[in-house]
Amino acid sequence: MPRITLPDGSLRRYDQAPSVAEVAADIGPGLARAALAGRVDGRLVDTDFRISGDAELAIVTARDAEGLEILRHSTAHLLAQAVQELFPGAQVVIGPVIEDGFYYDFAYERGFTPQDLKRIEARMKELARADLPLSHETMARDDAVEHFRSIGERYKAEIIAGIPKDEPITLYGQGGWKDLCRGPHVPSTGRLKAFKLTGTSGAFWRGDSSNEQLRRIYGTAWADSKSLKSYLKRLEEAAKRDHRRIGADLDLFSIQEEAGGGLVFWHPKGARIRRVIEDFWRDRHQRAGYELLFTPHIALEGLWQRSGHAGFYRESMYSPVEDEGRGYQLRPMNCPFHILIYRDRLRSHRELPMRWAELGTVYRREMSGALHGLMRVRGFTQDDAHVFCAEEQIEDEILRILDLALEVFGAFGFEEFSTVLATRPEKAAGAEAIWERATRALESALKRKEMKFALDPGGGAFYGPKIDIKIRDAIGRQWQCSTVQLDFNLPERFGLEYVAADGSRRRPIMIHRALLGSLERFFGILIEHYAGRFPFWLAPVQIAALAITERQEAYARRVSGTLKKAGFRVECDLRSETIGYKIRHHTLQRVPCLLVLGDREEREGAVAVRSLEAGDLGSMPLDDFMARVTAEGLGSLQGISENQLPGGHQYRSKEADSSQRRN
RNA sequence: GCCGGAAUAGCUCAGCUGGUAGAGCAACGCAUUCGUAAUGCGUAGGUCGUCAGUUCGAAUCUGACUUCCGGCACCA
Repeated sequence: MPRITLPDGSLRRYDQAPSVAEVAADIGPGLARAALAGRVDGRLVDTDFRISGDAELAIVTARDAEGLEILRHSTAHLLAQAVQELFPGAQVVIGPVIEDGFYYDFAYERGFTPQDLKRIEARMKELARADLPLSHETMARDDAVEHFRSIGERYKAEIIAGIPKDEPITLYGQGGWKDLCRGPHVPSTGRLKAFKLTGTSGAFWRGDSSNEQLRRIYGTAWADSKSLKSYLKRLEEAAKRDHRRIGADLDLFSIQEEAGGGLVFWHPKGARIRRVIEDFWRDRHQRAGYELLFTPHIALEGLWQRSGHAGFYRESMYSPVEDEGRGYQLRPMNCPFHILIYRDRLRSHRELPMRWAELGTVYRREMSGALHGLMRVRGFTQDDAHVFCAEEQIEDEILRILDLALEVFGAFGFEEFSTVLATRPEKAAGAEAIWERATRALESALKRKEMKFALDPGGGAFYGPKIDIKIRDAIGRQWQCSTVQLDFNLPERFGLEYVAADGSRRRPIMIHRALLGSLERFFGILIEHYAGRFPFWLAPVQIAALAITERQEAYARRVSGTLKKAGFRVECDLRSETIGYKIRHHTLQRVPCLLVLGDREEREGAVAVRSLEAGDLGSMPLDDFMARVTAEGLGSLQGISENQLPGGHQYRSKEADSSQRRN
């Protein structure tokens, strides 16, 4: 007499063990149709599972996250079935659920083409329409291995052979086709209504590039076609933010085939943004107690041998350039240079901590297939810094770095982070005790900052533990930017010392840290985060002055001249075009603030303001406009609100000063 | 680097099975002088990614290379 408790607390009694499907049908026909699986006492089961004793039961539908996963998993099976029907000889490998979809790997003599994909998808639709019931059976492990081996599925056989002996092996199948699977699955293929194959790829067996290449097919599956459509829409929207697209449209940067892949050309408008970022960055670093350095881009090979890079980092380094019998190495990192400055003379404990920062351009060999817009390049500028400190200073220094990181990210509109603390790996430099103490210092700093973090045990570099910070952008994607790494190794290799209070020589700890990561990559992230609609303080063109007719040419020049003198980045549009055309043009260029200048404005010494975000804001005297965009934050102008930086510092007006000095 | 795809004007793309290039937008010129997301007309712009090959003839077919795109692997 099983008593079944449902999630709402209600109780149902049965004379004999009912299946999940039967209970669902008892509750209602709608639920029966929607039931994909059951959760019995916390365990996911198929709908034909019989509940023999008292239990808690939840009917799993596509509205549950796990229901959606089951749906996707079953769709992956459907894909495998279709592929094996259409391409005899294709072996199945694995077909897991991933974010928003699934993939299935096959071993096949050739890759699948987009045309193949169409055929496969069509076959999948047929199989779904046929509403084939899914069945499952349990097999002894050795029998299962034998079964798959006998039908030529060598990868499956190998996978099963790797499953612990005592675990039962289940096979799921439909329409005469079978696959190894833990389950559960949807009751019949008719439940699979909204799916689409999205792409193909090569993939390596067991994820190792020295292994055989497999053929992967990606797909997505949803509870209904509406969700599928909205997912595809979401992809489209994300594609519109693509920094490569926007970078070209707004004339921000390019990659030149003639120069080689992975090398970034910053066009004037991109360079303006970079300059604002850099100026801001320098300013905040100086305030935070950093000294700013410049160091060379190449150095003798011997330096890289001493630092160890010539060994463990060789793969990523360009070959040295020979001159007068000596080899010069293009730098892939900045740290050895900062170390040389440290070691240039004897240091006292009174000088510590020393915080040295540099916007250091480095070059790394990246495999051609890895290059991607600004996100993965071969030459890039790190916002690098090295802090040399005593062991007991670590915690405070980490805290200061975290403070600075959050401040800087906040200014760019990033408020959400995910943080990982990575600890000692198997093979590590430095005594265990110091690792222990240093890791505790990192942890304590994170706690004092009240930053949530995940632990990655053994994930640290061999030379020290680290904290990685990922930022979350406007559409929820995460980007790895900051890394804060302790280093017990380089101070050792270079024999760094300082004179302690008691006169003894001691070894400093080194902290490597980058906040934005690389300027190129961060710029790419910024473009996508803002979809090219940069806040006022970053916009390459902040204000466009648009003359309605040629009569206002002199006035438009005067207005833009005044604004330029005040430090704004202004463009003056005197073309013989309609005002509608100019507005459209500068709107598409994402200029945050447009000034429409006609006879009326000229007569009154006024400007008609139109903001990118809020549209027409009406006319106001130029002086008022200037006061409102310069003084108490541009936020007093409705719709232009992102120009004031956190912390009450008005960065733009500082920039105005420096631009006046430049004049 | 690996798998698959792509490369035609600054951009987006057309160009059927081989007969030596076309549109829209952008640019430039002229006309127009206009009030909040596209005024009209005209001009110019291409060794069809590069190099070989097949062919009487190649943007079109073949191969190699380069670059880019989607992934894998790498990176963090």
